[in-house]
Amino acid sequence: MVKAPYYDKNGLKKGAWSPEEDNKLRAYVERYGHWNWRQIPKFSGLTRCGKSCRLRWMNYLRPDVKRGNYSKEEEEMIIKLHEELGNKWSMIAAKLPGRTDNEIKNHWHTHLKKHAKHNLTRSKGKEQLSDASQCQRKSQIRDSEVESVPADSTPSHQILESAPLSPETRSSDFSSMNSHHALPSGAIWAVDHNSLASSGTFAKFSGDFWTEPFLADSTFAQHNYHSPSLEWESILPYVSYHHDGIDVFWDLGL
DNA sequence: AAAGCATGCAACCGCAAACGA
DNA sequence: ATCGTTTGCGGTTGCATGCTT
Repeated sequence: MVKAPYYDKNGLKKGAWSPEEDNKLRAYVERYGHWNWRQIPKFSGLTRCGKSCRLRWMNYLRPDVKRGNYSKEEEEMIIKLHEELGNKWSMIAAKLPGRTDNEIKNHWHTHLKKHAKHNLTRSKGKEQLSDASQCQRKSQIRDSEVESVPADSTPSHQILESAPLSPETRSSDFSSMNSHHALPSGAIWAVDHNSLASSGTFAKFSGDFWTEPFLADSTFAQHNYHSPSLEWESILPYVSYHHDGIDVFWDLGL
């Protein structure tokens, strides 16, 4: 199903992601946000390129990603939007909460394109039993099998993955936090402790995680997470100050 | 039962837009 | 205005799985 893992000439890992890599990336982004995808592999202990990390997070690890079968409504929406927008998958995805552009694109090519094509030939006149329609019937049989599953029958693991972060507090919103607070020039990012505290997002972390080494997180230790001995201070060469419930960080360029 | 084929989907690649210095 | 860096997008690929012959 997925590409076998391998290392390219630069020593960067490619191909399928392991659960350990997922954990590392999820742990890092959930705690610190994706302030710079290029740097994230370095700080999170991954031997992946930033682009690969971003893709993995966006399409798979993000807590608000809805996985599983598409509802009739969603499929109709995709077909309708594709008629209007063409292959603007990101725009289509924006209208379908929880669905990623990649997923929609895949779904279009594997299911809906045939349906759309089929509808087109039907509208032209007599239905002909083409290879395409036979193909479609096969997929319809399959689809009807999966559609018998309730639309909201989210796999339990998804619920667990989604639980730690509410949509309002998901890590991608760290960037929006920045824009909500006027930062002094030179400040590269800021975190609102008040929001974090009220969200309960990080309640599971013991103590004050801003003073704890990221990778020594007990949450992941209990999953046999192997912790490289990196300290918070050593992985982020920034100076910070705390003001009005907000931590502001400066890059010291160390 | 086994070989070949078709399908679905995660991940990669290249390009362009956005942004900051 | 220009250049370098980062991010986002869309097309494509590769492979595991299921199906057919």
